Amino acid sequence: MGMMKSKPTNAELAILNVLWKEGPSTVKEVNTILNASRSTETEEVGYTTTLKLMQIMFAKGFLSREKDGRTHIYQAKISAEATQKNLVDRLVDTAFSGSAMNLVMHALGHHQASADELEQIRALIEEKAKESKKEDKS
Amino acid sequence: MGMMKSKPTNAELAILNVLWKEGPSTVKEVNTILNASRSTETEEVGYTTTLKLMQIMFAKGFLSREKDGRTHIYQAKISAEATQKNLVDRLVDTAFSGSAMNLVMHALGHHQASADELEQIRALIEEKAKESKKEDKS
DNA sequence: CAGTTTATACGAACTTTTTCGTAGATAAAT
DNA sequence: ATTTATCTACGAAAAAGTTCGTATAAACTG
Repeated sequence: MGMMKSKPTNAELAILNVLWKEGPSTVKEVNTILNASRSTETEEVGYTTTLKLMQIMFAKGFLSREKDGRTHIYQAKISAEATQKNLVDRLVDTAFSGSAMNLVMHALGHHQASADELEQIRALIEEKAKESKKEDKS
Repeated sequence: MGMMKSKPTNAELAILNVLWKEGPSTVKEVNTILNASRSTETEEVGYTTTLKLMQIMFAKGFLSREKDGRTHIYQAKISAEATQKNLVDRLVDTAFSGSAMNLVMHALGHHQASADELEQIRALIEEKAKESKKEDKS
């Protein structure tokens, strides 16, 4: 359980997202998906750009890799969970005066939520409320 | 009601936070507060750095200013609300696979919440749930 | 086996963001 | 009226992030 050394940049995050979703992948695969999920307007990202980025990320310890023939298969080494927590922390700090609940309410207020999602959140709150009661007695 | 021209950088965000919290302030005041809320380890930010940043932000339309003698009094011209929405959108896009509720649950799960805050969120969900029901009929 | 394709590695250009130094102007203090 | 302090403006260096071109090697293709 170590503190995260540094935070991924935006371009790095885009790559992490692909790897989190698709699992271990080659540079080519990542690059293809990256370009697929781009509005028609946006310029494509070159293959060597993605390659370079992934090499940097490997050097930083964000990715691991394994040789398969002459190509490398990359894998996210930092979890979505931990990274998300980090980013939320940062956002809360920089834009929500340190209050995560502030952010929660903001996000709830401004975004669509399905009945299903609302139910999940309701359940989570129930749970938190119980915890909170327990804490009171200590 | 306009689309936001561009997003504030991190350093700009730090300044906006001060102005949102403190209201109209001089460069000196902002710089002082900025440096006060820094861990002992971190290097101080120079006065002219803050000045330059605020001049840039003025040029970008993020801040307005008013002369008072020979000093300027700056004020945030973009609202915390709009900026937060923007940042949340971005975070949701880049790190939460486009699902705001995903972020909400994450933040709820990983951060402290007071009974009071939980109640507020519960109320908000109630409201959303009602809306959602109405939508169903359309 | 020569030619083409597909990888990697890596330097370097470019862009964006952040930082600061210096010059000049106005106000305050001695 | 000098000197000192305080403020702005602005250029430009430094740092961080992103992009790509070129060199090289390995594996296919005919």
